[in-house]
Amino acid sequence: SSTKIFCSCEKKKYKFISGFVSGAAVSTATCVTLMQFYKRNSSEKIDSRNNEEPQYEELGRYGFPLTGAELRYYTNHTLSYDQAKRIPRWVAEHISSAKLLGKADRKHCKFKPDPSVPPLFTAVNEDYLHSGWSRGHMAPAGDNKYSEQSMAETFYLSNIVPQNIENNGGFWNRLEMYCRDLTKRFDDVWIITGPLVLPEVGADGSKTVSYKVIGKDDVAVPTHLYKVILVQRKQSSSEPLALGAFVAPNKPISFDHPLTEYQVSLQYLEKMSGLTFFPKLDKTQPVQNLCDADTCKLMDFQEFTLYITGRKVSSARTQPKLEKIMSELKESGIEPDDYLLRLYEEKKKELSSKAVLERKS
DNA sequence: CGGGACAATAGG
DNA sequence: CCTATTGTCCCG
Repeated sequence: SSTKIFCSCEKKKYKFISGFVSGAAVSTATCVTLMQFYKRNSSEKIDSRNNEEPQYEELGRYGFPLTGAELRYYTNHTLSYDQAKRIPRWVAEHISSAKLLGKADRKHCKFKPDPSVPPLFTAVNEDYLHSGWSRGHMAPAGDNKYSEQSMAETFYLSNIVPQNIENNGGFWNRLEMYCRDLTKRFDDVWIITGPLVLPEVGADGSKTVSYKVIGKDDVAVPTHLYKVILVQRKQSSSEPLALGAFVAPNKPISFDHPLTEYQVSLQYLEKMSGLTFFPKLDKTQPVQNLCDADTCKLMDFQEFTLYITGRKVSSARTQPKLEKIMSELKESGIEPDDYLLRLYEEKKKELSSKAVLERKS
């Protein structure tokens, strides 16, 4: 019922972690406007009658159409499903530093139809196989290292959308890593992720919404993906919350595109998605732009390559494979840092002792 | 013989 | 970390 607009455009000085450099000169003068509309749809039922009128019970005698869009709760994420598109509308999660440490391994997980989604409306693995599109997590597996159970649930296809594989393992992957990195500086991080189909303008200026569908179930391929990130420094802190909304195209995005290039106002995203994010957030309190309160800087090519190489070193099965991984790193002109060298030495020791055992048998 | 389950391999 | 593809074994 309020149309007041709250901004937090004041430029405050914040200490930046050393190593993060000035390249992230954010020029976004965007204010995070949380509400600029007449009324919120806070309830599933809305009675638009202005005065008392008799009930027309026969109208609803056989029930009204169901959407299947109700909340679906899982161990560490919650989502609303789109039965027509066979993909989620949005997926919400909360992460903290504690949830990111653990031994849960995606090697023990399998993509599968969500057993709670009616077969008529679910996607299946065959829809994605050989489709040219990868199965992209909305709530990432990597956010669930603390729990085999919660990680397994993120592999339900209710949490998956057809995603360009290069985007999935590249830009979007780095965005997810940035979200996890936020838990080092903020106690609580809430993330809403989902697909979007945005209109495109034709040569004559007219606009069209269209999207591909894949598989026998016609699973919708989103043109874009969005992420809304809300962070809180400490439970008991007077510091304002910080929020960032991002929309990126579902296609390869190279390293020379900074995250800030894809930042949008929350209002724009709400308009295009039809969703109202964080409806219980106190509108009388100011909210900072995440990219002012934090870096909004993704890993660059070198940082990313070193990280990926580290993961490959840790999972190497044989000595020749281990050497191949390291030589290919050198080939790309990147020098291993101390951390990677430590992983390499560790793995080398492990594999040589393993080789001795195999020689004995 | 073909599909399912699982391990191993490959690539950014 | 994010995935896909290929090979192998088993079974109805």
